Amino acid sequence: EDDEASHAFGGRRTVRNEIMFHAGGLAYVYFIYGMYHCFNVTAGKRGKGEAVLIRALEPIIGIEHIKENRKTENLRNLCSGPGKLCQALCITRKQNGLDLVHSPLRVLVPKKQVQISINSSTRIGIKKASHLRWRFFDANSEFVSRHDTRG
DNA sequence: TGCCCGATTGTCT
DNA sequence: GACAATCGGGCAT
Repeated sequence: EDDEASHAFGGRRTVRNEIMFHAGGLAYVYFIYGMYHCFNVTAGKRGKGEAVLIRALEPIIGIEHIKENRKTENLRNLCSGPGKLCQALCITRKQNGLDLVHSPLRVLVPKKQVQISINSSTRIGIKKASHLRWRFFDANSEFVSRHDTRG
């Protein structure tokens, strides 16, 4: 609610962003540019509008299905963007509000601990609050989304 | 009811 | 690096 670039900025509650005000751990999916979807994970406590956009994924399993959905064979181009990963996993507004712990669409914690170095940069595709370095990514991954020219 | 623009992407120059 | 594609939400009228 404190982020000017957020749909929930100022605590503005609407039909679309309703899920952002629910408890953390839910899917918030919205339609953008008339042809893509963006997948977010709600993160705040109930009553506070908060969510994090998932910008990229490293495809591990189901790669053949994903290639079919994305109409490309290039591994690096399968899930390296918010619109791309939704296309890859068939995420649409139908999945809006799903519980990411119990539903078929879920976020899993790896059994084995992995050591990664997390970097941050300015965010991509937004005009408001563009100085905030709130884009976080694995510095060594080759599957991150498009880089910001400003670094 | 109308209008502007959006955490994009693929394609063309 | 620029731009079209494409449509619904949010706010102004």
